Amino acid sequence: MNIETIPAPNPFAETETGKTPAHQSVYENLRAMILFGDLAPGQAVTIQGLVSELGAGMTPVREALRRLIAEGALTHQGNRRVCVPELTPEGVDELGFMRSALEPELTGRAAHRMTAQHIDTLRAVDADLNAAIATGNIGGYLTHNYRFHAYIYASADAPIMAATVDRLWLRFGPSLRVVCGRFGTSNLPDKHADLLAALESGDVDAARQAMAEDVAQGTRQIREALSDGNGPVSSD
Amino acid sequence: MNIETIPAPNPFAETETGKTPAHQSVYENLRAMILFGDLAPGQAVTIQGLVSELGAGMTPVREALRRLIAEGALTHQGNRRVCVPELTPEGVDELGFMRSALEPELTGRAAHRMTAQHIDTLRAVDADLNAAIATGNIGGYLTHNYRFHAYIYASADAPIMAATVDRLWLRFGPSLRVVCGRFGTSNLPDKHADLLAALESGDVDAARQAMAEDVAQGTRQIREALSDGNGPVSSD
DNA sequence: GCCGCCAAAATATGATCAAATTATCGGAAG
DNA sequence: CTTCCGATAATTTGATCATATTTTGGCGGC
Repeated sequence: MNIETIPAPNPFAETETGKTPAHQSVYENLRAMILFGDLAPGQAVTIQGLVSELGAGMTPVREALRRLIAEGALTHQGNRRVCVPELTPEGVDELGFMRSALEPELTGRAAHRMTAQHIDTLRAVDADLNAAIATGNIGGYLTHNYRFHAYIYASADAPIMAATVDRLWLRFGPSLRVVCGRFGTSNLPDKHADLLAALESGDVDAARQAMAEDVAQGTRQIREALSDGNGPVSSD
Repeated sequence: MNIETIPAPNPFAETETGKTPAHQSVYENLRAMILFGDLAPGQAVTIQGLVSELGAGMTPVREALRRLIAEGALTHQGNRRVCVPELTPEGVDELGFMRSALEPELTGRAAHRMTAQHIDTLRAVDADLNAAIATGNIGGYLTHNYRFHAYIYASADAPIMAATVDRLWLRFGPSLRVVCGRFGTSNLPDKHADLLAALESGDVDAARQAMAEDVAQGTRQIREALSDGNGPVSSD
């Protein structure tokens, strides 16, 4: 799962020894598992379970958990239980509103700055994405779809907004997996072609518009999947 | 004012669910210090310094730091240094955009739900705020201004959005203190009267508008204070 | 069915190791 | 002789771990 191609500010890649702290790798591991649906909504997460599963010490695991809880990727379920949050219809609403407000803006800013080379990279990511869709590879779809968006937002030169949006994706992730598991990869939202065309022709407003539609489609899909099932998505 | 829980043998409430873990109180402490400007932008924060200063253990301090870093209230400045982030003009721009996008929406949602009693509480907070402004009490201004906004957002029944906005305030906080220290409390933004009136009359759109203006004023004030000084606000 | 014990899990502590910044000292150049 | 620069040592700080302590939830006895 190499998503390190995203040109994001990495404050931990300073030491030339190439060693990342244990808490950092635990965090990245867990984060990817949540973001790409390896952990189902509602699933409980225990410290000691992770200690034995990841072979890490207790303190790093604690810190990674604390961080993910702060980001909303995990929730403190009352007593001392930690679990992946289940997305309610109201939650989808909030996330959808915020995504619609922020992601087109980030896209517009990115459109101003992206060079032809950047767009080529993005097109490659989109090719991976389409391949995953064609083969029904859900994990690949989630990964590459995230990479596609993350790459754009990282190009917007707006780190605070990008980090904020990233956290919203962390909340969508687990449910996206469930939705895909229910409906397959057949009619997934894909305004990416429009978006790429707009970026290439330098049409900032069209890029914004395409992203807005992509976000709206994705939000609608999750909302429908939720109202289709019984209440909040569950791991069944 | 808080009565400490005396570690005495209590046969009835041996499992008092109201006690806060050490990492939690450390977190709240630090958070308040950042939010209300007790820590200046750029100021370094060390784990061991906090351990000795707050009298807490190392692990709770670590977890609180990790949490605050995840929330953007602190930043990992390169190698192993943690400090309060300095707000750049670009940062103000991002924060201003997001606040303008989210806070009016939260206000609108709150306006639908607030009862007369809620509005009374809010009015009391605003009175405290005005008193602080009148006496030039900067700490009081920051505290009550935050309380005013936080109360509204907590009433909006949109926890994810409220948490997101809260993080934006965490980033504004340290610089607000600096701005006030520079300009005093003379002409601070105050669309609160308009806002209260709109809430009372049930005019949702007017409430949104008032909040939008309040946010815009606050953002502009910080932006001007930054461009007035030399570059990012610094403590030294 | 209720109360109290037990085990498991989380919280918290302090020690220990590693890394980095800082301080100091020595040498070379002006 | 003074000053500046670089290298090395020392101190400070962060990361990790093993372990003690507390709490929770379950289980068995009454």
